[in-house]
Amino acid sequence: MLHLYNTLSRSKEAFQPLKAGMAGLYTCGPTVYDYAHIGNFRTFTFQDVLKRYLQYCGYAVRHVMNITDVDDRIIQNARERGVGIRDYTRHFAQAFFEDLEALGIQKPDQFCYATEHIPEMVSLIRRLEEKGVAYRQDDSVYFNVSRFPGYGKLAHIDFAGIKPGARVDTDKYLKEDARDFALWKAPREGEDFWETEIGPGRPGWHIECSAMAMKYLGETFDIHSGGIDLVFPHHENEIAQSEAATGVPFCRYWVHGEHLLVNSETMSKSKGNFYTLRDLLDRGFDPAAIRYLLVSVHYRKQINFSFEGIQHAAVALRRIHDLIDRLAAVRQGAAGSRSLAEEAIAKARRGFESAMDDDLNASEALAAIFDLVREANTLLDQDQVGEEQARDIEAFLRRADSVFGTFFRRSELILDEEVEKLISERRQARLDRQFRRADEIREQLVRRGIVLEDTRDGTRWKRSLSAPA
RNA sequence: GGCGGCGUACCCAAGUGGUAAGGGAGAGGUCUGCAAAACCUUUAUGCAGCGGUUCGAAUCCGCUCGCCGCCUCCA
Repeated sequence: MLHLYNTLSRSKEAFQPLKAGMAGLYTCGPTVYDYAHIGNFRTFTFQDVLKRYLQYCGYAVRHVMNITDVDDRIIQNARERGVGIRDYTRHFAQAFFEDLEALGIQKPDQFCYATEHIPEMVSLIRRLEEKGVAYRQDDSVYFNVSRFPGYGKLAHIDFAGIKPGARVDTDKYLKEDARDFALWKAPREGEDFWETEIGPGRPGWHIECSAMAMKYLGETFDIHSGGIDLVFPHHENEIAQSEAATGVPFCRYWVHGEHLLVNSETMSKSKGNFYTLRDLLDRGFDPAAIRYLLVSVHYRKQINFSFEGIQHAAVALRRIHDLIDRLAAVRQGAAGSRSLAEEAIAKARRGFESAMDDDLNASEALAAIFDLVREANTLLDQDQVGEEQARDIEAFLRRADSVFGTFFRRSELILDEEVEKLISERRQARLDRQFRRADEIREQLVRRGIVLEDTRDGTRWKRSLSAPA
């Protein structure tokens, strides 16, 4: 049974959905003010694995992801470039979708844009006003934190001990209490705004997630996920405004992913260690290897990102790819040992599932996969893998890969005519025992990124893992 | 300053009370025309350091050192 570490309780809990067999999942998506960076994708990739493992466990998952397409940075950047918010965000949203695709991240069932849910947010804010937990100041609306007793329960912050005014409040808006946060911001000079029943303005950051999560998943839903930095204040504020309005628990399991670091530092533009997925693909890195790297480390542990790390991931992945190729090469009708293969598969399945059940321990799950790789290779060496066994092993790997999404993602290498000619020329050279010529051709192909392997059943070729620049 | 996390071999990385997974790299071997791939053997009496609890500690407790995060609309 799946256990998840719940930030709310700071402990691993058995996952018990509200409705048997169903899982409602809300993940905080990007703010589309720029290209998302690889650290952002670490989080989105982990959420993808969470979702896929829920599906693996048989849950019908309803996954909702927001796209924040209005906030201060967007307004500012769009203004600087002299384009409308909509035109500005459309470009980055599109880029985000392309990056998701490249990393093999499944699309959510529902993308929701903040700007398309203004009425839902307005109605939620009105509910809060009616309950007397929101107040107006200079045409903006704020949430009154002092009226919500549980404030701090997610972040585990005890506000009783914090002196008011101790922190510098950089928000340009006026609030009664430093902890209070904007639900609705009054329009400022020259900014886009919405004309609504609560007056003109634009939504605060937190309100969109509350409004959209409740619209699509209900007032109480199963899992809410995001990067660890969102615990406070974003998610804490979501809880406050949602529960103050409804009186029922907002979300039952809060699952947060750790950050990705570069040279032990958090990624930032000013430090120059800021990589987008595009940067990495331009450098020639394989998106499947990038995904493998992101997935192979436990989600609650920081990853220290490096190019070398991607290379290591690519090599590890190749070991799995090589087995898949060997299995595919097993001759039709070949006989093997059913019991040995079944035993190896069953052991791997147990290892995989118990690791993933334990708060998505992907490293341990991969260890079970690699144990199977070794055992399957041994059986192949011993001619114990027949057609049926090869199919069974591959089927298990596919099943596991329905979670990892990387074993079977390979870019196809198409041989051109010249390369094919060289390979067949080398075959003849070897038959003629012209080994010098054969080695020459092999060298020539390596320079073109193709590696040859001579096996009992003929020569296999594959793409070489040359280090990208 | 408050709160939280991390530190495991040459590199990456599991393991949270029962005697150190897994992937690379290195060394030796089997197979091969030679390679590659694959397989076998091998590489941490040791888990940042020092104490403590325990029959037993990488795991629990205390202190120290180093790194990271949150406490500001940053995944």
